[in-house]
Amino acid sequence: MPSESQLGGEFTLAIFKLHGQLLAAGEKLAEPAGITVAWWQVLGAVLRQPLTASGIARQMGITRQAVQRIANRLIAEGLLQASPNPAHKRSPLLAPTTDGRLAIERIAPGQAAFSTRLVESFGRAEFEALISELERMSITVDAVGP
Amino acid sequence: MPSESQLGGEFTLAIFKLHGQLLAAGEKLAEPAGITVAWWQVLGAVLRQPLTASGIARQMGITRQAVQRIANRLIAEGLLQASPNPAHKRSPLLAPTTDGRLAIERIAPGQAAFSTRLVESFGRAEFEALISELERMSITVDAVGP
DNA sequence: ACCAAAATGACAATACGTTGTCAACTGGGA
DNA sequence: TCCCAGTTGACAACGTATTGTCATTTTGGT
Repeated sequence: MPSESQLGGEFTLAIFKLHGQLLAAGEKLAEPAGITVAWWQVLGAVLRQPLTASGIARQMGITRQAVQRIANRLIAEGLLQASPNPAHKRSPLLAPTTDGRLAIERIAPGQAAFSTRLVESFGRAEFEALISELERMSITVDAVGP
Repeated sequence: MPSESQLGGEFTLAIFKLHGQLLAAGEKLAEPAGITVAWWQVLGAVLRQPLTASGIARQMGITRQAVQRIANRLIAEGLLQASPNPAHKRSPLLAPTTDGRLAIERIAPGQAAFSTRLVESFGRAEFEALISELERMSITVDAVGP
């Protein structure tokens, strides 16, 4: 019978490994569109409605500085545009440009195809159950975490 | 009914979130010992037997350059020592120093306690099942990945 | 209305990972 | 024996994320 400590280690290892695999898969999907996974995530966050840099950061769960650097770069590349924000003079609302939307649209089919292969290979019911368990685990980690 | 594309996105999000949570938890555990999670991983890899930097990298699944940079730092900090490698003149065997082992030992109790809380809160049987499913998912991603 | 606290963008330093390149070393086949 | 391919460490450039600090802007309580 494995110790709790061992189980914790195995779980962490499994999550780290999957994180690496999904990141690598994302890079392969995003690269043909000339963007990175991080750019993809930032553009994806403002597809439905404009957000400020800080707002994107909150939604993504990373620091606002990290988002800000990528947003600045995306604006320089012409994939993101800043519009004046009535609610905050220093914090413009960010939205994708036409080029930005095109980049995301170029990725979408590959992402959908990959997801479909993944769900069908793993089993749809099991896939949905796994997501549920991961979300429950996330809550548990927050609850007991050091 | 969610589309496969949505499910893929939810799954990726769940993994990324847990990765971030576990990384943060690891940092909290390792910090009192004066080391980082990356240092912990490298030291942990040579606890049982000395390895070369490239060997550690293979075991950890990251590039040898990343390990090399951390190993050089650990040697400078006196936590890791290099012994001549009969099998390769340029690639010394790396092993923890006494200080290195002490650092790991200072982390172990906290890690064990955190793991125990996690396993007991989540449910031991469900925890073990989740690890199994994650490993199966890892294999599936490798199989269908882009 | 005013003032302190919170939010925000800019900037710097740092950690960690990647790819690419180069020279030195190792090992195996002609 | 010799040479070539693979391994390895060093170094550089880059992408991403963090923390910390600063000045500016917004907001909420008195």
